[in-house]
Amino acid sequence: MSTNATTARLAFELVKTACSNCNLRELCLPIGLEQEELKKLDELVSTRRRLKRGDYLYRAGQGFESIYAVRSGFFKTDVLIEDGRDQVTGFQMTGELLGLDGISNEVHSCNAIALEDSEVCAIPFSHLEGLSRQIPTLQHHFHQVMSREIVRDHGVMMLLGTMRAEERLAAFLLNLSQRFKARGYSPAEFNLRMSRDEIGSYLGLKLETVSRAFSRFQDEGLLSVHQRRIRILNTAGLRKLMSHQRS
Amino acid sequence: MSTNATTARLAFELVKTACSNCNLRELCLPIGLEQEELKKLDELVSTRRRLKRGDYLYRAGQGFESIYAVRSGFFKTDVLIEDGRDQVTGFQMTGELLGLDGISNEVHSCNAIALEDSEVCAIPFSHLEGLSRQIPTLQHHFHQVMSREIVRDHGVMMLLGTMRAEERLAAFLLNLSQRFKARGYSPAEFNLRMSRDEIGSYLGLKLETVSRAFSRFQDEGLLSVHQRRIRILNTAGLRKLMSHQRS
DNA sequence: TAATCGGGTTGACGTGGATCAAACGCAGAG
DNA sequence: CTCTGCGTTTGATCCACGTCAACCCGATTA
Repeated sequence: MSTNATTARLAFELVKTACSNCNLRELCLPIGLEQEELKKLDELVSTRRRLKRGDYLYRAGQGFESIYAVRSGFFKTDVLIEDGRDQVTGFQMTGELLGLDGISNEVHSCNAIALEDSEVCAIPFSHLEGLSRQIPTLQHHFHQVMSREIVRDHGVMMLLGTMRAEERLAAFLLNLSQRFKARGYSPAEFNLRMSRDEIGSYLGLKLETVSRAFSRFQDEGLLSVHQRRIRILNTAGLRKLMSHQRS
Repeated sequence: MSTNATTARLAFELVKTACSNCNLRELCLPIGLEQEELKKLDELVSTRRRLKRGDYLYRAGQGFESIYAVRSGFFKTDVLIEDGRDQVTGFQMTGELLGLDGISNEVHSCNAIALEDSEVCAIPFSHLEGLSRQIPTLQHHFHQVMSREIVRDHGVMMLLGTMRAEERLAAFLLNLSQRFKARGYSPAEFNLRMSRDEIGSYLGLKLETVSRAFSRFQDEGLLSVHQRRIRILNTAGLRKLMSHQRS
């Protein structure tokens, strides 16, 4: 292989890796950055990592060094406690960040697992801090991302604390739908990347309860469900069901 | 009043307000800052606010400008949804920060309410961002605080998703105990600032269930309970109960 | 084509906590 | 001192969801 060809390939890889060329730049960390600033960000997002379905991106207890932006694919995060209980704390899709929990102790506090073949950009955290000292827009945006995670968690706490099974599932599906929509996919038809068991774990329900709720939704004409393929037939109905007050 | 006396009083007030003199500086934002850096932080924590029991520090929907450090007292945060449901998302005590949820949208997403007469330091957020661009230690510490909030929320999600009533209450009491201890108070004896109803809301339980769990703990000799006065008699017992696996 | 396997569905039954209701007890007002 | 009111306790009943178990279905392998 000629030196030229090698150079060209390297350049190609580099371009492929650059935030400034990433079609996720409106979803991901680079939101609102100037061309100039984007260039700087490119330098720090040097590493890409490819994962196969089932691979761990990181594990609870591992040292924390980087946060990760999902470039493609789908992840779940979960926490385990000694006695064997575990809970899925979130599902992450394209453009979302993983690993924010690790900042507090320099140690990851949950597992991150690919639910399908995926690719992430690793962002060394100390570099990110350095860069965000130079680029206020980046700094502020990063703070917003962390804050949004906190707000999201409060929503899940609300869901777990006050909603009943069908309300939880409706909320979950509407949330997924809206996130697919934001990424240019159909908000009405998509397939789930996670099992009934994983949905149940996230929603604080048993897999049988999740399954029954799906069946009920289908009977009522709100959804069509075939295994993991979901079509939402009546968004308004789901929304109404979700906010159906009790007592 | 002589000018001298006035000056002296102002100086006194100023000293009282300064982070560099605050006896919470090892609990609060200033952790790990140099003397020099502390001085700078002092300038931005200019405003103190005093609240009476029941007062709102901020309300959901209000514009976000500052985060707040609890100087003394006790707070709860809660979220409401249209249909009337609400949930307590956290209890904050001395040295803890309030308002992080507001960063994401420039709007507070929950209410913060004083559960007893309290005092907070208001920290204008844009100033904090500015200062943390100059002081890496402050920047990193702030990131850790936000991350810790995310980890805490995951713990609550775990609690709400997988634990049963008595386990939840045990976890709650142990957590309070440990936080009192970290502040130099007795970990074994304290009084609750919140009602059974508020505890229930936080733990995803009804107040009757909380009350029954208290009674049961008392019957089993784990606690003594008199209204809101709690004495923990058997920490190990509580801990064991908390991690008692089911299924 | 049958055999196997893992995820999903469905049914029957049990139970933890919600709901409803009554009574208690402390604190503040008259 | 009694009256009033709110937070709390306690009991009786109910029901949503968990549990247990059988079966189904599509994919994979023999």
